[in-house]
Amino acid sequence: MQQRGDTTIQDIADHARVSKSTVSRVLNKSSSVNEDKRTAVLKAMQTLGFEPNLAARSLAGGRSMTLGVLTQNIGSPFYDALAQGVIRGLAGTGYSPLFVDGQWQQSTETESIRTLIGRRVDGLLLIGGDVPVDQLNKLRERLPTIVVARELVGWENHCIHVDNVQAGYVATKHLISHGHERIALLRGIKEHPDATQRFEGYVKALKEAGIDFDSDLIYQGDFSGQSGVMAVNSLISRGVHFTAIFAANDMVAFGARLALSRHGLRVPEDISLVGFDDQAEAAFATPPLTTMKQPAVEMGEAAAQAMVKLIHNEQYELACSPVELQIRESVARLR
Amino acid sequence: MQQRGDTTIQDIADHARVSKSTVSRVLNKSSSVNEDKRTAVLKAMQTLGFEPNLAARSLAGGRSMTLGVLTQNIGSPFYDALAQGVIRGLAGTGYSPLFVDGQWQQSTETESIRTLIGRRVDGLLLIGGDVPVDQLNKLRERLPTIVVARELVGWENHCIHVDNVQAGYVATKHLISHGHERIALLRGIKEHPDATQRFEGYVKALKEAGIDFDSDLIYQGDFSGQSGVMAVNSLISRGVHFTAIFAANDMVAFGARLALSRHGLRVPEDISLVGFDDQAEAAFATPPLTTMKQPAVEMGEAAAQAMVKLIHNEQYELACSPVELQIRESVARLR
DNA sequence: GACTAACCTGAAACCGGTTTCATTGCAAGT
DNA sequence: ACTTGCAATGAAACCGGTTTCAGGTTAGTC
Repeated sequence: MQQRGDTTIQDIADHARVSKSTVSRVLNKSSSVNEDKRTAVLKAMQTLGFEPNLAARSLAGGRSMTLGVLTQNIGSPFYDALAQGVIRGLAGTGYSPLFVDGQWQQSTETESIRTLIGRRVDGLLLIGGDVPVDQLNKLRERLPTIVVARELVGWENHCIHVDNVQAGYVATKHLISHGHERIALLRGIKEHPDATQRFEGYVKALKEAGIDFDSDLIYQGDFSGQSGVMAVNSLISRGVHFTAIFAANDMVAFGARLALSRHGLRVPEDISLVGFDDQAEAAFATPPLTTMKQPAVEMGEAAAQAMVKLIHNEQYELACSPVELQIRESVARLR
Repeated sequence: MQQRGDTTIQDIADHARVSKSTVSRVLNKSSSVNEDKRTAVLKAMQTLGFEPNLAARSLAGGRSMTLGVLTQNIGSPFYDALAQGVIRGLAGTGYSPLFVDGQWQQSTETESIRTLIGRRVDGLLLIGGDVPVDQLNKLRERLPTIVVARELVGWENHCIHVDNVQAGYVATKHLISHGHERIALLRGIKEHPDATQRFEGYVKALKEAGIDFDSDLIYQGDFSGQSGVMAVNSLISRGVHFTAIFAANDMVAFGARLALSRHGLRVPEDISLVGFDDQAEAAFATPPLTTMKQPAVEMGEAAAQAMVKLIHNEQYELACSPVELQIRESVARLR
């Protein structure tokens, strides 16, 4: 706002009767400047309303003060929350995030990353995604890179993610502890590692409790509400007996819940239900949904802050955050 | 990806045995180039893996190929959808969106806009927000600006928004047509123009139907689920008689629906319910929520595309999109 | 008083593109 | 044959900063 944006460093220099170099030094505190000149420069910037041209800065200095963020519009509010966290984590650091969309397609992702590189971003924050690890390894040699919500071997301290196996285990165990043995699992997208890992946790909990695994209880769907209703319809029409459902995420749980009610089944009296994500709507569902709470905003924030430190070659820790069971009212003891 | 990112236009020029100028011409199709040289350049770019440096381009050409987008993290999925639309609308245009967060606070918004200007964005897309109109008018002289989801006098064809009065009117009328006369209105944030306008529509529909306005039926809240439960609790504890609810948005409707069920009231048998936004979860609520569908993604997309044309000084139309009543199962005829 | 080190400072090169300007070659017009 | 006009192209200036380099001061040391 204010002033016209075309005040340059040279204008400031003229006004303060110093050279461009000195203005630049004041601007970056890169080397010491006499007090009187410094104040003169500062005053000139004040009166002229100076806003440094980032393009010029980027070109000359080699850094763009921009972080590339690759997100996935998978529709799950989880990714939106991560992005929010990134924005929040970057606030006040001088860096701005540049979001591009990968759409969970390798080709799009690769293309999007190219765009970011063309814009000479100072760092790359990859949220989820499908880019093969060897490509990422190459990328990483070129640019500080942090991967969020995806587990990568050899990327210790460069990726932040939750323990989905553990989460699947905890959720399943919660149902088991309420007496359920016939637990339907509504899986997310087939190739999606999150889905696979939660499935592993489910199997592990079952095994530990001495419950036989029954593939009839597994529904292979995606992460949409529609998938939830289709799953329940399928289960019921196939005559599969089940007393509880562990859904791929909250959205799937909502869909399942609707389909159940269409079939005259109540939650939790007839069927218990556990979701995943703890998105905002979960607390206001009828009944409020018991779900696995992912600290999405926090993860995004942590990743962003770590990135800034990584760029500055400072020490940082990137801990895997725990997924917590958020107990509400959609799970009941089996009678 | 591929190659190191340090291939410059000069490298290409050397490789193709032409001058920088020619390469630039091929790059921008800015003037005709002999066919053989053009192919030579193209081949050189191919083999060397060239990605133009945007900072340099921006500095020299005066345009950054970046659009500043000011969003509001009001939490409503409506804003997320708008942002998604912007991303989609910009795909393939060469422009990238730079998102900053205004948090619905004037000071933050002003600051964020400064950041965008420092980055020399080619255009400004303001989504909602509180920036005073005279400040916007100044801004507009400097930079192509389009305002989304906010109505501004004198900004015809530079702002895209829905007719909230009409929307409030339609929603209310839908309830009235089902025999309801005691319709509770769960208002959004007090100063928020959307809330005020929908309120107007509500009043208008009431008046037209000859129903007396009763201020007891108005609950002043915000746009959160919690606000919905508090509203219903307040209504009931105050002993207010009502047979239907028009909620500020879907989230509020979810909260209201939960509170109703806590009080043993069924939807729609006892109380009818209408939301606003038609967010993804609405279709899978129990019962599926009748709501006013805002074409958020489409609006974002339209705004983005219009902005690109505006920058290129091309003709464009920026129509106010209609809000449509999405009839599902949360409204019943009053018996 | 001479010598050196530390500190300031301006001039100039540079970052990687775009754009203006001048030059050349060649076909068309008279 | 002699302009005239246009297409193609390279040289060079420029965009607005950062950074190197080379003085010029000033202070400290013997």
